[in-house]
Amino acid sequence: MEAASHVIRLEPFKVACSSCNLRELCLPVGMSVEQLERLDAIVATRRTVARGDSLFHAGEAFTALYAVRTGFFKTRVSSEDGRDQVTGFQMAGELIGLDGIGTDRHTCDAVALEDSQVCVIPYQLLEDLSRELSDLQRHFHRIMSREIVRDHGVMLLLGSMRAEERLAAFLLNLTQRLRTRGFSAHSLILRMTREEIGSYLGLKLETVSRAFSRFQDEGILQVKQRHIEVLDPEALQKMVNNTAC
Amino acid sequence: MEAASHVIRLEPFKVACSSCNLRELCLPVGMSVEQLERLDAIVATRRTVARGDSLFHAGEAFTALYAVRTGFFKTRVSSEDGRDQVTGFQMAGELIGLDGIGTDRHTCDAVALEDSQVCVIPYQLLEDLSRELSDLQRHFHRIMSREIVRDHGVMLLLGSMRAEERLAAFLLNLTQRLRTRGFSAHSLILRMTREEIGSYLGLKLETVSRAFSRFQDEGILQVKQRHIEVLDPEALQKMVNNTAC
DNA sequence: GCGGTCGGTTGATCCACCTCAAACGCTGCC
DNA sequence: GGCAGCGTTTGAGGTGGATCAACCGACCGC
Repeated sequence: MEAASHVIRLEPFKVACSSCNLRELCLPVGMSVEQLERLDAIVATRRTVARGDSLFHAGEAFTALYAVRTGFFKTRVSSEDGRDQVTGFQMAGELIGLDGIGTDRHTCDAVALEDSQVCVIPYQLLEDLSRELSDLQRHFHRIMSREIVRDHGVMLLLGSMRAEERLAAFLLNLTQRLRTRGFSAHSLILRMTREEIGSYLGLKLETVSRAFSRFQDEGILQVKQRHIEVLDPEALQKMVNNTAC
Repeated sequence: MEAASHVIRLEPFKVACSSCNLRELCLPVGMSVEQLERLDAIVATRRTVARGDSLFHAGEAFTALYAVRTGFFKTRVSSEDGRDQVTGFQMAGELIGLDGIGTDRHTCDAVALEDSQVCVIPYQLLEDLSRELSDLQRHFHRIMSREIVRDHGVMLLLGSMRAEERLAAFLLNLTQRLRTRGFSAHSLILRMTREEIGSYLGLKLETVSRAFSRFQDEGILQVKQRHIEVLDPEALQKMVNNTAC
């Protein structure tokens, strides 16, 4: 913010929420400088996850939450008989691993969709600290609650929308989150395959592909493989709100 | 427990988690006697909700969580255009209202499906107390996490199961929860309509009805309106696991 | 006891999405 | 540069569940 143009920062790799540019999106939201320093003390390590690798698997012991620093993840649950369902896509500033708190074991897989880096937040230390810092406690509860609300939104989508409405809602959600992070709201690169989108939306990959093609035919999108230009975001919004036709 | 047969309890309406027979299912799980007394102090009131009435509506200010003491609820989210989706059914010992923490407003409606009573847990007091009692803090986090995991399970169901599999999973979940509460695992009375089941499962009421009829024809269930006898629970389990046929 | 209302069942038809299949176009490796 | 493999697109045909409609049965108030 107040940095003059050519200042050289000497502590570029220090793990510190207090100096992280994601702090307004991530766990530290609303915390004071002193509180941030306390948080810095427990978020001591980072972990790099290569594209295609897992951050954790279902069944593994739960010890920490992870905040995405760079990159992109999907989370996925599986049933005994091999059905699986993508339950979410996580980008910078979002927390992964909340599912593990309930049973001390992870219940889903978290897979990096591109080379990524996460901050490791040892859960026991977070609980301890949030007993001392009510702002942290409050914000952590908000994050969990919002995850529940988000899941309810997905249930609404899966339970009552048709294919194109689902894809429209998905694209609007993605662009909205990218905008929050300072990216363009109309130009995006999908990090996931059509099959992964389909799994998330309860559709087959062919249906997703057809919906993309149709949006392109209608002039709503420009689709070039994973490069998407949103030409008419209001048309997408109308589909979701059912105010079209 | 230690009550002789004809002991008359003089404090029958005292609101006290410490003497509630749901305490092993509800918020107090795993708390000591002293801790329970602290909890009693904040859970001071009960509220009665008549069948068909709402405990809260989406948009209302969030001030408290509610623990179901007796009765049965559904929660429901709605989109702007009137679509709605039942997001869950709650029975004795289960917590309602976690959705409100994220934004200080409820995001769903909670409707009593029969005359019900809930314990009111003022949220600010719960946060305060859980900073002092780490067992309470931990258990509260577990409850939220399990809600997330449950939602992921519903997403799997909505995203990848066919109609009869969904109904089978739903019935197994219900009987499982009833069994935990000491009820029969094979005889149950549905508190919700076919339409509400359908909304939860992403199906139309006719499809739900047909699935019930089919289960009856196959000898898996005995269906008499809302009275259900589960004759072959393993058949239901097989459907969910896809190990049938 | 009777009529009205609401919830549930069942049948006939339709259509959105799935399935199967073929071809295309990136990307990366030899 | 060419080939292999994966992801994507597109087409043709099938189907599970939605839709529309009729009827039934339980419950409730009069």
